[in-house]
Amino acid sequence: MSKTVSQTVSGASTARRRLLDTATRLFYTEGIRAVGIDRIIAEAGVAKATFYNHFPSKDDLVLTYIEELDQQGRDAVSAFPEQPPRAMIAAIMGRISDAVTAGGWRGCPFLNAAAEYPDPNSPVRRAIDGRRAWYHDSLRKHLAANGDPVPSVTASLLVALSDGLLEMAYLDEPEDVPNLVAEALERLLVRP
Amino acid sequence: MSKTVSQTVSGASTARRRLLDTATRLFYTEGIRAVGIDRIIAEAGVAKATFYNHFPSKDDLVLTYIEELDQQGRDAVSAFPEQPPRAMIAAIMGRISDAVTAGGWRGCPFLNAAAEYPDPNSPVRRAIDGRRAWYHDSLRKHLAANGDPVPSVTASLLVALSDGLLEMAYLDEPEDVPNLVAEALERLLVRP
DNA sequence: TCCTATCCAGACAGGTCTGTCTATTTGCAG
DNA sequence: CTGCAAATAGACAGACCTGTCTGGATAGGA
Repeated sequence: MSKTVSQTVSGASTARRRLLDTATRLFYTEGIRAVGIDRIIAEAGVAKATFYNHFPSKDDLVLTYIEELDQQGRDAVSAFPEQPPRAMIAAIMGRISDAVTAGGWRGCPFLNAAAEYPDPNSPVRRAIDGRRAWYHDSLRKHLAANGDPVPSVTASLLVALSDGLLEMAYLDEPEDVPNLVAEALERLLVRP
Repeated sequence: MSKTVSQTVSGASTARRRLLDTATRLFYTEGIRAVGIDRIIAEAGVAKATFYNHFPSKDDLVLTYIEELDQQGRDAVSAFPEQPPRAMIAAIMGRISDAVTAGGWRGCPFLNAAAEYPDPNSPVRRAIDGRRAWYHDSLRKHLAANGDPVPSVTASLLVALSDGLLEMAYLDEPEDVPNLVAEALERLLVRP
């Protein structure tokens, strides 16, 4: 018991961090199945044995990749200052515009991963399920506070629009997306 | 010149047809990279040499798979009887409800393929581009005829909603989708 | 009947994938 | 200084991948 807290406070094993950063970049930009372990350890500058010391398998690395992205999104939303419900919804949806105009956008990483993981019971798919439930629930609560008569339905429409706009930014014209986000809120939210 | 039209009228080479049907089923349900040629020819009951006689490479088969799905969608829409613009839009979007309630839905095959093809200049991605341009354009024309003041913007919203609802049917609750399609039209289309 | 195109079965080459293992080196805690 | 934990490089096994090739079977048109 009482595992020795011998980790350096800053960084918690840089090898693991570099592996995760490299995997995140490569999985996102090229696809999960398309990127092999050899490539990841080479670009991270880490030995193979070290990799398998930190992650039992590639699937475990993929799951960590998805879970970390999910957590970052939730943290970003948690960090929003309290505002009236409509402003909260606009802030949440505004993250879409920020993400797709930052450059290097290659679609929603969760939808991309789901396309490569057909088994709905796989850990990756379960993590994606959790992410989507959280997103829908966040919107639904703010919509209810905003006086929406059918907050769950409107939340579903906003979830679908979010996914669709993220894909549109990847496949069509990313520069149109911020305006479409604003337009969607204008049309789907109840008048204040 | 004058290539001998010796093909039997019915079926145009059943081996090719079986290969394409098997590939369509496997690519869609399991993913493109996840399915190898050996598996396709085994389940199609076709020899390997025969496969490479009909398709120069696997990527060629993938492209044919995408192009055929695209063509089928366009044909289905072309077959719609002429109706007032709003009914045309409802019919086009109604295909979403039909698709996702038929069973075995695993997401939009074009979005799934795009997730596995990061290169925007690849033939597969170009085919997907064409598909999306056609879909947006179809909606835009009917919206204009319906008196929408900004038909292109509304068309983009409907495209995004279509993509998002197709993913929602895969990842969340498919049974909610038909109602959401109707709700979206109710809220986004101009009053008649 | 014969010819030609198409089919089948399957071996093979050359590459890549994941995961294991050996053997050595580095660096910090006690 | 000693010892242990964690790092390194890289070989290796076993599976799978795409694409080529050989050799033989089948069938329809001239």
